[in-house]
Amino acid sequence: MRLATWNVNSVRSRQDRIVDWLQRSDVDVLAMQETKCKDAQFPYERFTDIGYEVAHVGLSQWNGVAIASRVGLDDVQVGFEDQPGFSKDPEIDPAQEARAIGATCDGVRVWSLYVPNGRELADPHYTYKLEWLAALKADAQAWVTADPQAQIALVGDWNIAPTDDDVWDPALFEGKTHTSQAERDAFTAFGDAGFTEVTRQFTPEPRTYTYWDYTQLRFPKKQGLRIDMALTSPALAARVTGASIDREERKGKGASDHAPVIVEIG
DNA sequence: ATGGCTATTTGGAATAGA
Repeated sequence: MRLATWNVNSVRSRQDRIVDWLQRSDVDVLAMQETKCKDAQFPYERFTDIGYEVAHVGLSQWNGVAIASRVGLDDVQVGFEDQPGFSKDPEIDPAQEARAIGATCDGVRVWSLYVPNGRELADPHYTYKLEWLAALKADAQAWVTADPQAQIALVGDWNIAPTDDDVWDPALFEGKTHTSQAERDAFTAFGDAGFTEVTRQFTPEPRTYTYWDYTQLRFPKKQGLRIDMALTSPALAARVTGASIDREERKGKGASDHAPVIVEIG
């Protein structure tokens, strides 16, 4: 199975590129993040026309996650059990956002995840980000404890650069989100739950990135971040035979600011 | 070997992204 994750930054404005990429990349399951639309606005037919089933959750113009699969799409779950909600208005009860969707594709439990950005270290969104990660880690640990043979893939935009080698200029990110120790600790904690990040071993060069800001010529200057990754349960980690980042897809007019990340599962 | 932000929203400044 070829499993990919891609923050598409609007599925509607990017639909031609996404469908073209799917058709030539031989990907069986694509987890998308930042679809930026409600369910009713999702271009389902573009995917079903080329043989993919789609599960999507989108509640507004923000966030939105989906899974497209041509190898089955069963037991769709919107959000994980203890997924926290967020509201910037303290008068309004926090509501769960469209940041996680799970489905079983050919025996693999795939989760398409869009981890909260955090905005600023002093922003409530940052606290929310850490709570969100801790809750996901706890739930994922419970899934593996309940079934040690479970084949689980947690893929998506983690909005964390796990090491300084994953940031084009670490000094520039001092005091910013994505590189703080608390975020890195929250990411590392998935290792304690038995999960392994499986793309780095196949793309080990320092300064290998998956995201480049649209501004300041960041892409041609090779100034990016590695924030899109795939974590797998022990049983699935043993099946991973390769991974790659499709940098080509960041090029040209109308590209997402993230590149697709592909995982080969034998 | 690419390109100086981009996408969304009851419609055009504001918000979010990272």
